[in-house]
Amino acid sequence: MEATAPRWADHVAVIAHLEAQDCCVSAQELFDSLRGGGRKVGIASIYRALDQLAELGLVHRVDLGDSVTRFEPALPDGEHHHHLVCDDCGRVEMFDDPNLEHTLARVADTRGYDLAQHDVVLRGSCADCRA
Amino acid sequence: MEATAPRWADHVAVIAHLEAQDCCVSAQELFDSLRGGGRKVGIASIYRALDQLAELGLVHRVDLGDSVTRFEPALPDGEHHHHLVCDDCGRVEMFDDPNLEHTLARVADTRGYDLAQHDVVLRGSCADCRA
DNA sequence: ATACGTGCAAAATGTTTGCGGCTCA
DNA sequence: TGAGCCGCAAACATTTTGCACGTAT
Repeated sequence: MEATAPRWADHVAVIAHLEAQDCCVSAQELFDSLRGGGRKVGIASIYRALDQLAELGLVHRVDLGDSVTRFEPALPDGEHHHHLVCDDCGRVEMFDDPNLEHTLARVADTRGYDLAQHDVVLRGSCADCRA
Repeated sequence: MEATAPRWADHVAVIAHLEAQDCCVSAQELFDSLRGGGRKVGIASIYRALDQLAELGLVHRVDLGDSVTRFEPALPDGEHHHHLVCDDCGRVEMFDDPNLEHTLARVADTRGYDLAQHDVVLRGSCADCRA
């Protein structure tokens, strides 16, 4: 086995880290985590790996509107969720609503669009911050 | 009357241009348009004006996921729409669905969120490009 | 030896900030 | 004269690209 660096080391490390996360992560966070883990990786490799993984459909790009692109692993069964962002504390929650999916699919269908992806981001104050 | 430059010249010009547009516009496009119109405006003023207008709730930030923030005038009656983006030709269409609004409101409510804003972006191939 | 993943550093892009100048009150 | 808008240019943050190096085939 490869005692040193195998060819796709970074890609594997990126995926592994991504899947260990419960939610979306930015390239910078990924970089810091991998570096912290003793791995000598460059930020460019993170972006390159993410780019390829996204193209392969293994990860999804998530844009929460704060000018930082985040990524999350794609679930094999095509299942996915959307995000609720608290403007006050910055917390990000996930949600999933079949009704929403259906509604969006209907809209796309009505317009004759072949839907490849859809992003939904809800922003406001979370239950805790409203207190 | 102000034969020369009044104090809020840029803000007014920005709003005027924004409202003349049928859909969202980027800061750069706004800049080009105003420059093309003979106005000697700086890109910074565009951003400053947009920032203030957004804070006042007169314009909405729209993020279509291409790392360019776009803006569109806020309709006084609180009405708003979302966007369909064609990955092939880049066309942006608008849509509006009461059912969608209702669904999103319900999701936020269930989670105890006080919703301030929500963004929905659908991406895929438009009817023309599917041909 | 060749192919290609990789790290580093520089470039590119979009946005923000600092500053001096000018307009208006 | 004082306050604040404005354009210019520099600063910034994030992401992309160029290039030399090293490992595996």
